[in-house]
Amino acid sequence: MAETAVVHIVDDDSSLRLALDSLFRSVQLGTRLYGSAQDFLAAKRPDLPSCLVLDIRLPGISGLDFQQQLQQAGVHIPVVLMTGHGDIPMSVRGMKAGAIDFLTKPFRDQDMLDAVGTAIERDRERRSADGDLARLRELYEALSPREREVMALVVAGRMNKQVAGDLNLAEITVKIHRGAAMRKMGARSLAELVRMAEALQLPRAAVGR
Amino acid sequence: MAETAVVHIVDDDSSLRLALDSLFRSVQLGTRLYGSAQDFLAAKRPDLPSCLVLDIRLPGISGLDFQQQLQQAGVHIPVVLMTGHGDIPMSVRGMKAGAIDFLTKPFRDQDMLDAVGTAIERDRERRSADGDLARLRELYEALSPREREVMALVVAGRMNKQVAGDLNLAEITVKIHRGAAMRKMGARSLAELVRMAEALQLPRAAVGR
DNA sequence: TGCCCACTCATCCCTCGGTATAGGCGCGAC
DNA sequence: GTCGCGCCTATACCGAGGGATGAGTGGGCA
Repeated sequence: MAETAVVHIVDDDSSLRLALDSLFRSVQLGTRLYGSAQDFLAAKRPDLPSCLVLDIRLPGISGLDFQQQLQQAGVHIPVVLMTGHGDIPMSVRGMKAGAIDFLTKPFRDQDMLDAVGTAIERDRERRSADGDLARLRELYEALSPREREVMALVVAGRMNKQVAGDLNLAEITVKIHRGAAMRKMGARSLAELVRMAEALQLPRAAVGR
Repeated sequence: MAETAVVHIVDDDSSLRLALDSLFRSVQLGTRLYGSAQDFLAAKRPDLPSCLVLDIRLPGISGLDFQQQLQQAGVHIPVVLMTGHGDIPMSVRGMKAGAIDFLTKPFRDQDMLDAVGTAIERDRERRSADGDLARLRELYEALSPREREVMALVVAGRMNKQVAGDLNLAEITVKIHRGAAMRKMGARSLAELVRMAEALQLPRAAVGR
């Protein structure tokens, strides 16, 4: 059976890596093992729902710092933290930074599986949402500047003639652009276009009110 | 100056309560002091942005359990946890349950002020958003059942005549209900109505597609 | 230079949205 | 019973949406 989800394990203790490897494989999860943060960054990661199981104490860099670096670098992967010698401030920092869980060694297998299960599920949802949004953004990019302007005003609730006034155009021209925007965005109704604009978080065109 | 925000302090140690009281007052924050979770629940809480500073160890009930009870009871107040004798699993549980921070005694005044500042700010935003939503819900409640049905289909992108077919009505009737819904909701355009429906999280009327 | 494309505008025509006016039915409150 | 209200429908009218066809301008690029 092909992998459907992958757990990335970053720990400098090879015996723990292998123990986790067999634990995850026993529940049909794919695995990748790394001895350091650098190895993880250098590796090519499969395009699948995945998560990162990260030891706090790593060669070279703290797992907590690494976690924050990933966020800033735009690598959105759910993180499960673990440590042998942690303290409360560490765990709080990790959780504030969005970790799914923070496990202290030794932990029960089931706790780790629960955390990883939650993490994978969250990544699955994020990937799905990101995919939808990316497709939408692609359509939006294909709009001409004028079409974008018209779309912004239309989804703000302006009538064609008002848009024409706002942009100093003839009403017919607005209709053309409006129709083009609808077609290019694949919106079959104004309602759909409004929802797309919401999803794209287009800056609300502040007209009138 | 009148209070603009309130910190609720729940701790069975009266000397710590007083210390926190003066700390918060020194930065113009209102305070309320309680020796137990029950006292907090029994008290009348002002209608202002606020947060809860909660000791983990309380008479009768754990602060963590209390935090979860509040959530389930629908009391949405940001919580800052603190403890003298905590461990990592406790802190993780608290953070998972949505605590703003988890401080270990003794903590630095500034850390507490930072946490409370974040908590108050979050509550301020939540209250504002809740208020808007409540006003919207009120308008929606005022709609007749038919108007709600029509609104659902309209914001799903259906044309009047399609809605008429869906509901077995004459098109003119749909127009009436549609107009009434717009008027009652205070929407000045279809776009606005769609956004209101989104904000209300109306179940997407699944027609056609 | 020639072509593509974004942008612009016009005229025609049809559909759709929205309001006003007016009427009928059923049900619960007073 | 009468009143109010939600609900349904009809006729008529007008303004807004939107497509088709046609056509002109200017900028970028091979």
